[in-house]
Amino acid sequence: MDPLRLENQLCFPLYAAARSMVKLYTPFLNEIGLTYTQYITMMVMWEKKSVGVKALGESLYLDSGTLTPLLKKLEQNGLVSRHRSKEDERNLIVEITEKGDSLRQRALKVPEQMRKCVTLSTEDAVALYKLLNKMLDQLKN
Amino acid sequence: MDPLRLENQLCFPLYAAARSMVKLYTPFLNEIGLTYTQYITMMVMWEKKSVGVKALGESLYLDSGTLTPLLKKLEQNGLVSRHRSKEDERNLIVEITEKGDSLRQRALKVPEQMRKCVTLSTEDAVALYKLLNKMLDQLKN
DNA sequence: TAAAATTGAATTGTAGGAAATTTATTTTTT
DNA sequence: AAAAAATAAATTTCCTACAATTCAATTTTA
Repeated sequence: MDPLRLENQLCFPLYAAARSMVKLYTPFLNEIGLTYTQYITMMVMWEKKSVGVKALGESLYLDSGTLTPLLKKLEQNGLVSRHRSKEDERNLIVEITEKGDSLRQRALKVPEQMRKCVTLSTEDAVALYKLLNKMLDQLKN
Repeated sequence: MDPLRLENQLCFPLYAAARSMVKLYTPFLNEIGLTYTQYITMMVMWEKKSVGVKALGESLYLDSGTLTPLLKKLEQNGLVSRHRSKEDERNLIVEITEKGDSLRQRALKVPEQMRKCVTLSTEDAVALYKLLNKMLDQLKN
């Protein structure tokens, strides 16, 4: 059992599957003009409507180095607006726009199209979901 | 069951866990002067000793756009050498160097240190490994 | 209250990754 | 054999990610 063989790693299929998954999303997301990271950001926006960059980062496990340019791009595209909090000027508040909200309808097709591609059984999908979250819990510090 | 809620996605914990895993590797890999992608590349090199860029890309699910600069960096650091195949000048052959080979001993500490951080049970780890590979099989086209 | 510490976002620098195009080489077709 | 097609790596462009630093605003402390 060679500990440095690619086949003996848990990390490698995790890394490779994550990239393949994003790649599979890409053509569907292109149709609504989003990248994968923008898509999961919009998921939070569709739910919360208004959120600070810090809280957004905690939801997505991303920091301002990734989010700042991404949110500027979403703002350019008219999907969100950005402004400083009145109470504490350090906090930048991201708010969804009318246009961002209306994109949700078209985005509903994305998980639908993805389901057709990933044909894991429900049991497998649930098991995988639980194991990934268990692992994430251990790793996330 | 909102299909656009972050919590209802299988993709998100996959994406987040993969990034957290790489982040956890980083300090251990820093000690031997490798990034995560360089590390999995060296795993193939330690095993194969000599391999074409195309075959390397198929092993790692990476293309020349990612591998070319990465291999140049490994070459700069003296871990591999690169030269065109005599039989077919289109193929670039990557060969491990003495220095690259000797790095393997120090690299053995990495999976050892990682095991201490990821405390999934053996059953969970095996189940996760199998499910990820099953998913990867479906996605990899 | 003035100075020091903390906080939050932005910035900088480095390294992926992916898609699309380019360049060089080889193979296949006429 | 010359032209066309195919192949492999490199390059280009764009978008993440992360670490480390900077900058501004707010709290805490002396």
